[in-house]
Amino acid sequence: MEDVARESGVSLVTVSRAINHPEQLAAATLAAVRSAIDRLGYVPNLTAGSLASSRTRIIAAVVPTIANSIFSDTIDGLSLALAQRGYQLLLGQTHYDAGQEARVIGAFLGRRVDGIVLVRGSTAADVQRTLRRARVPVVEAWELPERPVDMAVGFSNVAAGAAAGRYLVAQGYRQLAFIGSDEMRSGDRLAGLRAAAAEHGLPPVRVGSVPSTATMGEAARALAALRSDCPGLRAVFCANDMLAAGVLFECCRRGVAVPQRLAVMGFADLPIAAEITPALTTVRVPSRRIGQHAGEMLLERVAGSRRARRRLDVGFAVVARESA
Amino acid sequence: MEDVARESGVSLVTVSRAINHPEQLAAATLAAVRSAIDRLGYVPNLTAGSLASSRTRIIAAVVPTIANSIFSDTIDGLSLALAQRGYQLLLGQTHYDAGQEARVIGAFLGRRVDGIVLVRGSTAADVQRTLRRARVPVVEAWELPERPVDMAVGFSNVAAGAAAGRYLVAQGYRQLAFIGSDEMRSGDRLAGLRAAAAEHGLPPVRVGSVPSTATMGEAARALAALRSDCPGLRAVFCANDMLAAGVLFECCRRGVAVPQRLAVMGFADLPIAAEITPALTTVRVPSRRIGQHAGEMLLERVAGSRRARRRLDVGFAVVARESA
DNA sequence: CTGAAAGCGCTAACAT
DNA sequence: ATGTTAGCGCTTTCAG
Repeated sequence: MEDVARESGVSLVTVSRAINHPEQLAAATLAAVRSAIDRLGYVPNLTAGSLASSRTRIIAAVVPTIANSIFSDTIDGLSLALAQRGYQLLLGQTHYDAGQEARVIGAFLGRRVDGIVLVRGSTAADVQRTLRRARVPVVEAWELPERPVDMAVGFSNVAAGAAAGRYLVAQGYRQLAFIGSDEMRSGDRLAGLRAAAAEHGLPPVRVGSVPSTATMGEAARALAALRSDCPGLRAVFCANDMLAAGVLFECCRRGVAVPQRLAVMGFADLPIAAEITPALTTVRVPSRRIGQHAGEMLLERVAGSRRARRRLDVGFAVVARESA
Repeated sequence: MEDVARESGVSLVTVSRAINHPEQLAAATLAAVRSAIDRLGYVPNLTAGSLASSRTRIIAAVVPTIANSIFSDTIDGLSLALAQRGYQLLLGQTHYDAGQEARVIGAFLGRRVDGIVLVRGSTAADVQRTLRRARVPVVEAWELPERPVDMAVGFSNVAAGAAAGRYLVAQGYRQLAFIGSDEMRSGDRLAGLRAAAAEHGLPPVRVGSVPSTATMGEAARALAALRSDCPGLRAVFCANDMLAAGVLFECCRRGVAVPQRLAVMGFADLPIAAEITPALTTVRVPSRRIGQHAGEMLLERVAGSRRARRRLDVGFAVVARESA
């Protein structure tokens, strides 16, 4: 930076301003500094800038796993919103492990990130306390806690599960089942499904429990177990479209007609839902928009707006296709 | 940090050492400092540390898009390798745009990341020059350029395409087609396929060109066009499994028997390949291992090893299933 | 094994 | 519109 200052005959601050507050400089000065920067190939050190300004221009995102396409659109939307404003994205995975989550968040706090997006985070009390004490802007995404750590953007997983349940009931199915993990938000969707079943006097919902990390293969096995356990099974709601696709593939292999013999419903409305045969009835969630909103809420807060919206409900919608 | 030093009756340096070089301290001193750290809830500022040590403990990854499951396992493997050694992952997307790629890389250099992973990066000359001048460790992943910027871990896309072609030829198909983008690595696979066709005196490979960002829907449309254009079409090789799945779904909708009427082959061996019906014949690529190796190579280099391996060929394998 | 001094490269107040 | 003066919070020599 000193080289640039010397080369363009100004002081250090002026170079700094040319980079961060160009509007404060006379046009001629700005041009001179910029040309010196180009000539010397100067690349400002953002680390030093961060230390001096105590703003890192980094937002961190914590996701269960990136290998799951469910969240990738959210990350994509977030990354887009950040890139537009010169922010960068630090990514951490928890692999659905609370200890790992705490460790990742600790590292992010040490890095003094300007904000954190928690996608489907745990509600571990100590993590919440850590975050509050750090006074770092946080948005919880893909859910809407009663009392968020800071901000939240998402939808009610219970309501989404209930909506799926009501749709299945309306189609005339009585013996319902659920395939998914029974913890966290997936568990909330199960709770909603159960509520809908109870509401209409249906028999108890059968549960094919799979790990949070489960993919198509596990779903197929869970379905097989469920069917031999409960021959009267008429409809199954899966915690996400990948599990549902696994179920559909299993039905195809076994010659089970969908939806005539068994109705299948998914969650998220991933691209595959519309393409698979039979096309998958599912619950659409604005995944990318969740990420964008999360980014914008965070940046607004960083910019100093105190009275930012704290809870944003982006809703969901049942998408009726062929499978149920 | 000063508070911790006072609280434990040592100097600043000693606190710093307790954090970064605990082995250099007497056990008693270390314990005292650690207990003070806990009591005060001290979180070291990594930004300041980075500035002082000129090591950020951040590795950056540049991917075309995270929304494509093809690369997510690589990111996952990379993130794992990094987390184990206390490194963090900064993620940038190019959306297959060279300007965006240059901008992202520029931002990473400004951040003084300790290393950069380029997943399927462009070979834009100016980007290469920028990276070389920055003297930052770089690994190009998912390909094996003749003359890498620095290091590379991947496989030969041309060879992989040729292997797919030879497999199809061996199954007796003569009129081959390709669905994918014709730029970058996908184009290399097409080149390999063409070479294999030429080798055996087959008619020219038909190409259903789709954008790099294409997904199942576009692949379905490309197939429809290809089939009406060339009724004798017997086999189609898709640049990735998602495109292949789109083709399979289209065949299912149109009642085209696979592989009897049309053989379909994919690339990557994503989870869906084994589950879909008919099971997808594809080319397996060790996606997660590519990420892990990339991380390890980078960290080794950061640790000072000069004579690190520069090119690592992880290979690929044709996986014969039902679709071809 | 521990400490004192000297920055890392930049930005934020104040000046002018 | 530009410059001066102080740091930001840590790590790195170099001494003991």
